[in-house]
Amino acid sequence: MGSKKNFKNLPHKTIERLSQYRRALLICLDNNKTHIFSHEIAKIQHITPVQVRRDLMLIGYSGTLRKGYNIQELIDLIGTIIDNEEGLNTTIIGMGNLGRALIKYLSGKRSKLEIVAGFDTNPDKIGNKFSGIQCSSIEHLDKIIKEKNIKIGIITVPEDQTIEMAQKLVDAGIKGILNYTPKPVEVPDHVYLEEYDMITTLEKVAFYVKMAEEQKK
Amino acid sequence: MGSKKNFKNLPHKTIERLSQYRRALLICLDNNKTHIFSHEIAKIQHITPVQVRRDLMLIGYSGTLRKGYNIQELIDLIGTIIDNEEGLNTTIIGMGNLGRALIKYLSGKRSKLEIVAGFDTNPDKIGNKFSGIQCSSIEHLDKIIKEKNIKIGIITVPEDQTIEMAQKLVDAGIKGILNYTPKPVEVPDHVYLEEYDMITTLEKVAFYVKMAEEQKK
DNA sequence: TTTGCACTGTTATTATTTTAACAGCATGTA
DNA sequence: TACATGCTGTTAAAATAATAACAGTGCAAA
Ligand SMILES: NC(=O)c1ccc[n+]([C@@H]2O[C@H](COP(=O)([O-])OP(=O)(O)OC[C@H]3O[C@@H](n4cnc5c(N)ncnc54)[C@H](O)[C@@H]3O)[C@@H](O)[C@H]2O)c1
Ligand SMILES: NC(=O)c1ccc[n+]([C@@H]2O[C@H](COP(=O)([O-])OP(=O)(O)OC[C@H]3O[C@@H](n4cnc5c(N)ncnc54)[C@H](O)[C@@H]3O)[C@@H](O)[C@H]2O)c1
Repeated sequence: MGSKKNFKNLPHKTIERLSQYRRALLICLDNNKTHIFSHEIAKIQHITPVQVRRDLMLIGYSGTLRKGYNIQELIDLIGTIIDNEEGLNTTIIGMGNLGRALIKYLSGKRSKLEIVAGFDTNPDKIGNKFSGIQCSSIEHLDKIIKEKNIKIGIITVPEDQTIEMAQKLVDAGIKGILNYTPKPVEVPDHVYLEEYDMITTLEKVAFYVKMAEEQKK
Repeated sequence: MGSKKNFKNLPHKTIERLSQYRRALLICLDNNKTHIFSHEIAKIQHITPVQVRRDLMLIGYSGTLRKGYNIQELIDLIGTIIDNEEGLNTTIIGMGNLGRALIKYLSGKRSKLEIVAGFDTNPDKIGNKFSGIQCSSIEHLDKIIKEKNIKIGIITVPEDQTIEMAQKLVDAGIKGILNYTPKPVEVPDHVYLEEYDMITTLEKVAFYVKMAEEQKK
């Protein structure tokens, strides 16, 4: 029962929102704001002020009455919760359109998550740099992952290569995988997996658009 | 109280899973399977067989005992629920790395969602085709959206252009927006909005990797 | 100094989503 | 025929998440 909360029990949804809050806060900080109200954060994220306050309560942060939350303090606190102290090195497998878009997007963000390597099989890409990240041959994956202490792998290879590459990552001792291909993978329990397929999101939008149209009739 | 269920009340999560089931089923169909068990679908999607059966119950589909679900029938039924009969035309705003990756990925999928136009401001891109999709000047956005009856817009422009482009889409009468930039937008109630930021997902992976590591200590 | 206001922080309630429990049934087997 | 097996479909319970309700508080205006 030390002073440190057991953040392990934070709701999954709260974890996601903390990440989002931080990004919104970083933007506000850039605009020379020092404090922010719960309803301001809420508006940016399309949620309710109560939900914001509740999330902040869960992480044990208190704002100042009539002044709101200290942006810098809150950013720092969220950092101590969701970031790894030493940072977590990350790699991208498959430097195609999507892989390069992600690298470009992620590099330069103020995040403890650093992309430290990229891999591909195409000889034209191997040896080149993309947004400052060296692209290596997939043959050296195991070696480089261990050398650079890489913990997270993002998969953006062609669909039919997915399973094989996921296995390679697992064998190299990776701890988390983010799979952007439409091919679902299986990983052992000790590896945390997230999969994202854009079609799901798009079809969801389509469904609710359809519903709204039918409603009008 | 007609025969048609009010699918409007389906849980959001079920909608997402239906889309995922269908994609898994389409793959199975390609492999010449005709039937599938709930536990097989479940394994592919990393969920429980009960959840699959419950979802299918909600949409009123029955399988055959000891034989499972008829894949083609189920695909068709899911289609009648989440697809718009006439299809929903879709456009991508910003034909950069990410926009092109999405176009390439989406074109050719068996989906009622067809990308029918792309827009950009860069003269080098305007007039060209990417994965078969014509890229037009953003100046013609309003005209083309109306002409082609486009209902859904995907935003992949640079962050600082996001708000403006979302507004343009709304003004042109779009019904759903999928925003892939990290800049949150606001839209009127009659427009359905989804936002996705990869950093959230990545930071979530990082958090649970961190938790797993701390657990071991 | 009193009152109203505009916030925060917490607990209570409700809604949503997942999981569990189990009844029912077609098929295979003895 | 009886009975075990391995599925489905449904209802009940539990877990998770969102919303509502409201007490508390410092400031500002009267
Ligand atoms: N989740 C989404 O929203 C989404 C969106 C678009 C694309 N995708 C998927 O992402 C993947 C990549 O899409 P893309 O448009 O970048 O494709 P792409 O063809 O442009 O890129 C694939 C890259 O992977 C490389 N590659 C091939 N085999 C490899 C291997 N075994 N190891 C390492 N690298 C290898 C190729 O040389 C190429 O550079 C595809 O599976 C696609 O379906 C997903
Ligand atoms: N959600 C995610 O996971 C994710 C991942 C990567 C990138 N992104 C974001 O997606 C966006 C695009 O990324 P990218 O790597 O493709 O960038 P990019 O620079 O390669 O592409 C942007 C494109 O938009 C065009 N453009 C600029 N202004 C425009 C306007 N007003 N109207 C129409 N087109 C315009 C540019 O000419 C360019 O072709 C960025 O905002 C980036 O931050 C999001």
